[in-house]
Amino acid sequence: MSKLSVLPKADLLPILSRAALFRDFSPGELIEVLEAGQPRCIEESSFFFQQGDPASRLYVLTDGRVRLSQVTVDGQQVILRVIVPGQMFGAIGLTQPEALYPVSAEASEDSQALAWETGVFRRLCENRPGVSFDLMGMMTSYIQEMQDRYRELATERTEQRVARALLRLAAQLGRKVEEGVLVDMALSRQSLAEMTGTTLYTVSRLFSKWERRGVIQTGRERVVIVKPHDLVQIVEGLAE
Amino acid sequence: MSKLSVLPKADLLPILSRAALFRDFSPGELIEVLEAGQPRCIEESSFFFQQGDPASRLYVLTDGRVRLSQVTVDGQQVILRVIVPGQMFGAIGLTQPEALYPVSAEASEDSQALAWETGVFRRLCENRPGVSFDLMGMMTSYIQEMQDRYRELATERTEQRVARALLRLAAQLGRKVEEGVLVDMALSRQSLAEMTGTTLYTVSRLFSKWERRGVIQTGRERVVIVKPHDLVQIVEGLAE
DNA sequence: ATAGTTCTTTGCGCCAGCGCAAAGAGGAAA
DNA sequence: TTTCCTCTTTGCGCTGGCGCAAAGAACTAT
Repeated sequence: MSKLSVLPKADLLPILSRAALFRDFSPGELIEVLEAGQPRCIEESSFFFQQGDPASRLYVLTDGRVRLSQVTVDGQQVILRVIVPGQMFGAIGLTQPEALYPVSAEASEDSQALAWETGVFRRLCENRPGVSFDLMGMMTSYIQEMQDRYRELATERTEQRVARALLRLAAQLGRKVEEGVLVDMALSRQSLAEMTGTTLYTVSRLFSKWERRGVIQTGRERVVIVKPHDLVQIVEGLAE
Repeated sequence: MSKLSVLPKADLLPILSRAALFRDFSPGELIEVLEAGQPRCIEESSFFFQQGDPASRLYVLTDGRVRLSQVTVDGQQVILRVIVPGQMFGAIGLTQPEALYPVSAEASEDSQALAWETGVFRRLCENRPGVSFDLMGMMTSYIQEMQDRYRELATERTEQRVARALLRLAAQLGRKVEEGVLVDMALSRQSLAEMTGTTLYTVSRLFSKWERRGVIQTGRERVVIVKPHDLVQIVEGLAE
């Protein structure tokens, strides 16, 4: 199952150049950045870092899928974000060198990333005033997303939130297949529950209902959205 | 009731210098920043800006209290944040000049702020590389707070969340009084419900219970925390 | 194959919290 | 003082969603 073949650096370049963070880097500068980073390979269900580790590195995912999650004192998990190749994560140490990671970064399949020591990365950026601006822009967007999701969690019914989560995942990692749009990652009922503040039982019951109506098709850790428009209706509270 | 006396600029200086954002500005630079800003006075329950307005300015509150909130399509409010003097708000336009404010900024009492055109402010910062770093640091902290609150909303019971909200408010705007720590703002059951994703009825019932036990004392839009430690126990789920 | 593990489904009972309704209480304005 | 408005309290009934339990399904390893 493991595809532990390490990607050669040559293959990383196009991935980095697609990353929003590096969008106005020249090819030469990109290579410089690339050389300064350390490739990391992590197997499924292992961690790039865990909540409470010193935040000494920041990462850009180059292959796989990563879940950023927190655990509560009594052991419940909450998934805050899913990372796909090209996205940055673990950047907190950039501004707060003494900080600990407030989340864990778990590979939900075998994954690879480039890692930079925060100090090294900070120096790489210092010559490029645009980068901190881009970083601020990314943070701003994420703040907005978190605010939206906070509002949804505070005001919407479980069914709407789960439908919304599916649409968000489809937008981020949807892949067109025969029957509709596949959410292209291993996605258990449990995971989706941890993304939406509900339980695996409720997600399972919703899936059963939606599948009966032909809105989605599901399998073990697999969801295909057949009628996205129907999910939108559910989100808007038009379908009961 | 209105204290519409405008603060003279001389009084603004010490407030600005307390603002985290300007902490390493020299007095001369601070005056320059101050002169570039426009003072704004807003009466209770009016708005500095509303959700959907073009994000053309950013603000630092100099007097009063401001609630940052979103409204849902069906009219429910969610309060995301309370702003006290010295804090910045509405900074989204700084990185995304075309953006619209994603929240409304409502004065919960007569309030005053300094406002800068985003373009002007950006130019003020360009000479000072430290500022964008400080801004990033503030954003990072806020992201962490939102993540924590998201987790709490997703996993904790209503009673715990309301207790937590009180402790947060006390930390931000607590004032020592005879009986304990007063949450120093007009705080209705409704507002607290909008901060914690519950209803005014449930908050009222919790207040009644806690008051019976002597944990808090309440009045109309007024809360005094008598036994903070008991609230901490409730947060930790030790007291039912 | 076979056994073991993990994920999923669904019946059932339960209860935390919602929300209406109606009465009460506190301030502000005239 | 009286009126008006807003905020607060509490009884009551209801229900969305939780969570156990147990069976079934899908995948993995030997």
